[in-house]
Parts: sequence; C-alpha cells; structure tokens
Amino acid sequence: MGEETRPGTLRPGGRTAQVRAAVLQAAGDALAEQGFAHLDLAEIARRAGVGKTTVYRRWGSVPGLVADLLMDMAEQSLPRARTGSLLGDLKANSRLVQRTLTDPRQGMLFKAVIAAAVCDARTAEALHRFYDARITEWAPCVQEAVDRGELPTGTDPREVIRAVSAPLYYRLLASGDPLDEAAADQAAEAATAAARSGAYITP
Amino acid sequence: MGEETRPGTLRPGGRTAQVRAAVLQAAGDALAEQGFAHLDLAEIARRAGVGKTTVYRRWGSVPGLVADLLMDMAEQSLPRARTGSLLGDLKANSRLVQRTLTDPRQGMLFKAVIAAAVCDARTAEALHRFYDARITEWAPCVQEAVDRGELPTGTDPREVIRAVSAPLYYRLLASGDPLDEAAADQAAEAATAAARSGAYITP
DNA sequence: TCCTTAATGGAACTATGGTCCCGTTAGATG
DNA sequence: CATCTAACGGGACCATAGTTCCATTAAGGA
Repeated sequence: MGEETRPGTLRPGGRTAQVRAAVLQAAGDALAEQGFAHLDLAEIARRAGVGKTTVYRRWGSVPGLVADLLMDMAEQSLPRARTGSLLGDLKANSRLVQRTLTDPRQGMLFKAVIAAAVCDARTAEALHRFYDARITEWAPCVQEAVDRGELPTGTDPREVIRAVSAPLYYRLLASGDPLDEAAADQAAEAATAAARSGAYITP
Repeated sequence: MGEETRPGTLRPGGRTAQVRAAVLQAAGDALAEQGFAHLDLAEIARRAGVGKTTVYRRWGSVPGLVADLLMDMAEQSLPRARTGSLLGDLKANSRLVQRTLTDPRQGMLFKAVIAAAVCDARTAEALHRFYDARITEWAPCVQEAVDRGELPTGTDPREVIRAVSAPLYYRLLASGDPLDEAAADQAAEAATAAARSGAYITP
C-alpha cells in the first residue's frame, strides 16, 4: 500500500530539474517580497514560467514547497570554523546565524520555514533534520575544546551549539529584540561560560 | 483619516463581552484540535454559536483573532517566584515555561501565535508586548540576585530571563528536541552560570 | 534513432474562504 | 421605560485557491 512514485523521482534529469530550480528560485523571491501569508502557488508558477498544475502536482501545498526549499538550503551549508579556541569558534557560529537571520531574504525565508513547520508535520520533520545537520557540522568545535581541556569532560557538544543559536531565534521569533552583532557575541560568550561551568554535562 | 472606531469598543458590556469570550474559547479549542493551518473562522463562529459575519467584523482575519487570544492569555500570567536564590527562581521560571509549552492546548496555542506573528505585523507587535510583560514580571528575580551579591553588578536582568526561555522555544520551534524537565533545568542552570561569569553585563 | 511513458501545460471546473446587504437584537443614556 | 444606534445574525454573493482533464513535450532506455 502507498507505493505510488512521486512526480519528479523517475525522471529527475533535464527539464524536471530545471523546473525545480526555477520554482524554488521563484518561491524564495516571492517569500522574501511578500512573506509567508500571501504566498500564492499560482503566482510562483507564473514567475517561474511554469504551469500552475505542475507546482500543485509536485509540491501540493505551500508548506510542502517550503520544505523542499529548506532541503535546497541545507545542501549549501557552510563549513564550521576552526579558530583554535572555543569562544572564537562559537562567535563565528553565532555571527553566521545572526547574519543569516538579519539578511532580508534569508531572514524572511527562515521565518516562513518556521511558520510552515508549525502548520505541517512533514515540514517540521524536514526542519528538524536541517538543524540536526547544522549541529552535527559544528559540534566538533566543542568536542575539540573538551579534548584541549577548555571544557569539562562529559560536556554534550550538541547542547552547546544549540545554546548559541537559541537566543538569536528567540529574538527573531518571539521577543523581537534587536538581532545585532552584540547579541550574537553575547550568545557565544554566554554559551561558553555556561559550558565551562559544567552546565551542559549530560551523563 | 483612520479615526473609525473598531466594533466592540463603544459598547463593551453585556453581549459584546459574551461574544468575545465565546469566540476566544472556540478559537482556542479549534487551534488545539486542528492546528493553525486548518483554522476556519466560519467553523469558529459555528462553535461559538455566533454569526460568521460578527467574527469577520470584529477580528478580520486569523492572525487578528490569534493576537486577541494572546491578549487574553497575557492577562492570566502567573506571578514570579521568590525562592530566595537565583537558581531556584530561574528553575521555577523555566519549569513554568516548559509546562506551558508541553501542555497540549497551550503548546499548540503558542506555536500558532508564533506562526501568526510571522504572517502579520500587528500580531508580531502583540507578541513582543506579551514577552516584554513576562520578562518585566520576572526580571526582579535577577535584580535581587545582583543586590544579594550572587551576580556581578551591571548584569542586565532582562537578558538573563530571556536566556532561560530561549532554549525551550528553540526546541519547540526549530530543533524539535525533547522539551522535558531536564531541558528546563539545564536552561536555568546555564543561564545562572553564564550570568555569574558576567556574560550578561551590559554597559 | 525510435519508442514508451513520465512529466508538463493550458483551460475549464469546483470548492471554500471572505464580503456585502439589510433586517433584528439589545446596550447605553436620559 | 422610551429612544437611539452599536453590534449581531442570516443568507446571498463574489473572489480565488486548488482540482481535474486531456493534449503536448521530452527523458530514458532498447
């Protein structure tokens, strides 16, 4: 039961790939300009120079399309920093997140992705995988700090990385407080201090 | 220009208040059951035993209604803790947030409010005021800790409170990691440790 | 190269969310 | 308790998001 193939999986080359690229580009543009609320799949199809039917068939709904957009973004993630100190690495990370979230296009996109994940379980799953991959990329910074003796043994590297991003997302989505470099540095410093004192030791 | 009075403001007593209460109750129910995506104002009107026209006239759109729901919740916020120690107070706060976000009804509601805020600027403004009020309620816990000598002078109390909630919201909205008591305690401990080491001193 | 069929695209159609109109109900004021 | 009118309620109406149908195009393999 349920073994039907999704459109775009059996002939993924040539036109199919072009259509996907054009639609994702158009979706990103529309999202950045109009926001998640007024997103219209027909409008996106028009921008992409693609039939409206195609968009509905391939992606089905707005959250579905946003989820695919997220997959696309996940492939372009930047490699982690290697500054030699924990604080240096974490500041590089927090600055990167801060710049991403304050970039007009990327910021809108992340907000939309969060909203879409709230609306749709599949999108939420894609979002969780996205952050899982990011955290896995950066966690070695913390592990190396443990190995260097900067942090107590038993420190959970992934928790530390999460702790760096969390305040920035809280500002973006909840409190609305300014999301500047000072906030980014503070997040990195707080995570470092907490980690040093053993707050992220998990047995 | 723009001086027209909104419905429900000139005769706020009797039926008008009952309608508001019934609609907000129905909206909360529908939100908890079906989520933000499939929210239908006509459905809410039916549940509330109220005319569909009334809902559209008073609240206009889904984000508008969700914003009002948020106002209603803001009035029922609990008073801050007074345990005598910073860690005790912050743990009380983080546990409260954790219980709220994991409660089936309240959790869905908060997710919906965040999504609505992403979609609508007015709702975002209401959300920011909500968190501002919550932070103002709890900030004295930190100020008292500074006065007792538990924390360095110059520590920004509001930053510390934000730092407690942030990891919990990050889990709820972004990473999808478990949102249990251990996570709540860890958030409080990390914020305490970071504050002690001066990470939240703002000149 | 040719053949099969996956995938696309246009257009007509449907369904559902949202608006408008107008008569009815009931809060506020004296 | 009488009056005025803010606010409500029902139903007709409208716009547009989403579906279905079928002809056309081109990917992938013999």
